[in-house]
Amino acid sequence: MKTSAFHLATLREVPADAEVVSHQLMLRTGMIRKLTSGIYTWTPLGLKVLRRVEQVVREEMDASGCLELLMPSVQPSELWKETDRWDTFGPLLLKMTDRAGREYAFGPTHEEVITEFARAELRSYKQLPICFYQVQTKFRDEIRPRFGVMRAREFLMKDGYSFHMDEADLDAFYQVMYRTYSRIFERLGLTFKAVTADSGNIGGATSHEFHVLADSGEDVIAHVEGGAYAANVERAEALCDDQRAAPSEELRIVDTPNARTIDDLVEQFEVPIEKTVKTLVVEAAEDQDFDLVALLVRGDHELNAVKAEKLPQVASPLVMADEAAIRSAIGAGPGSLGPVGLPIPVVADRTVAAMSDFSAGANEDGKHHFGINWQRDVALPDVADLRNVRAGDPAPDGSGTLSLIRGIEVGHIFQLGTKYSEAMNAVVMDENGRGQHPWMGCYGIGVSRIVAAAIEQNHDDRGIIWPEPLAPFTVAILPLNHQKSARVKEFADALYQALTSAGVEVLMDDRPLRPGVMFGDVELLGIPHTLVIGDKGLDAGIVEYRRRGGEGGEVKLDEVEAFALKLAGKG
RNA sequence: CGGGGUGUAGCGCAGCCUGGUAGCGCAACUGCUUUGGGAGCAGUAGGUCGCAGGUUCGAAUCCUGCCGCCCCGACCA
Repeated sequence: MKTSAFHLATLREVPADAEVVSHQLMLRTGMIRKLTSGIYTWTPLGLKVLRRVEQVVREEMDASGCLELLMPSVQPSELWKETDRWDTFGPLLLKMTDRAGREYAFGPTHEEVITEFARAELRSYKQLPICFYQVQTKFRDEIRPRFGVMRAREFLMKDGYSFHMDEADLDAFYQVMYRTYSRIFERLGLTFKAVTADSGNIGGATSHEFHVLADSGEDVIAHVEGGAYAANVERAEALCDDQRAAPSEELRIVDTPNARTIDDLVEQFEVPIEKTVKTLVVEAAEDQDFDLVALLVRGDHELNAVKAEKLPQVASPLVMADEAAIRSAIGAGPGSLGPVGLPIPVVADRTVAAMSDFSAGANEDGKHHFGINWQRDVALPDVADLRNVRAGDPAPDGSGTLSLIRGIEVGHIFQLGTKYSEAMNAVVMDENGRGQHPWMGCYGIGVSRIVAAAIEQNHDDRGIIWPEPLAPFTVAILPLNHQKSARVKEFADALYQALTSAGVEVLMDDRPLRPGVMFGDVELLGIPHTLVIGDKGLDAGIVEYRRRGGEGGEVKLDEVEAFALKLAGKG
């Protein structure tokens, strides 16, 4: 491709509404243009990268025996009502109405459609196992789209769905998909990590997320370096020592008029923070016969909302109680709460349950208890894992200590079980002629998000540094001053012809621009290999080679073609 | 949805407070010069000042309403 025939639309200035570097670079390179909030056009340049991701995904899915199909993005409400998700999926579901008043959703995911397809197509155990996938535009009406294509409302996703006669077969195939996903991210040249995950509202039990590691990632992953354990902090656990020391202090009540927070308490009364307990009051689930629940975590620990929401007593989504509600139920403000004499149900974090001689609010404004001990002073309440793990905590499998890293979720695989096949009554005949609900797995990859994630992981202050498998062009040819120098033009044209006809993706900058502009654009675009052709080099019998993000060199004129073919893997 | 901000040329911004009919940089177009790190000179083109009302002799500027977009919180590939 010659730049004169391409739509190259690079920007020197950073658009004001781009926060993260991938969004900035995608706009500056001209890969995407925003149409409206969370909705983007992929330009010819951006589409080249997107297609590269798709290509790798397709090849690996196909290699694992999956079959590509294409389902509609517009889906009738009836299907969603069968699984109840028409009402429960929430505001992310974009609903619309046709001229006859029929309701539809623009598909945010395709469990309903694939299950409808399966119940019509799959009759016999002989057809199973089978896995269908598609690469398709999804729409989720995100409450707050941001970071460009990273959290867009409209996005491109690969979603796959497998069907099995029993759980063991699903589990075996799930392992195949796990390996397939690992291969995909390896081939894309990305540094990634697979972690055990929360399955969210898709449903199902076992689930793993695949994260591209980047400091700007929205997710936090707890893992053991070099070890086996890795989990999203949403569900990561730490090993908990449940041995409780015997009481050694008397329970006493102390005036603490100026201590409204744990930090105040620690500072003013010289108690170790590990000997304090925070009492957080949240709203109870609707089906409970009480309104509020108190959750206890150690003073230096943080409540994990995902874990808390899973408690049957607690409302989901988690809502912190407001001060007025707390006062009317307990008679004290949020800064003075504690387990002793608390008139509402209590759930303690495992760590808290193992504490002794600790301090907490006395449920009376301006007073705290010190020297609290379970059983002696107050009955041990329900116990659960409620806190976020921290760096340095022991891993639950005993394989070492946890460290925290940030990642961008680009893939998620689930074992759905029979949730959808039962809800929609998909049935296949087993060997005995009996109808069975097939076991399902579901496997997603955020294709468009991967493009942004790859940039987050691979850039410098000059622009993108594409992993070679993702690069829109493999080789750039910069014929300096070609508009004046016939021999530069001639040499460059010949090289361009040779590489192009060998199937190399070449971008030749044939614009009559100054060298600085050409260099700047090639670096911004992140093209892995650049060949600089100029009069100076031709005089010296060489072409300059530059490797984006690496070491360059000089190549003799008569070796340039072979050199470039080798770089592009066509040698 | 709650809180905050913002809307002026393709992009980045000034002008608004204190009303007088719109400007700067980059990008674009033409010509000449320049040519190994984002050139110089000369010229050209481009704006319903988000939309609708209102106040006023006169509104980008003041008032009211609406809309878009961005940021902070809950969701997710």
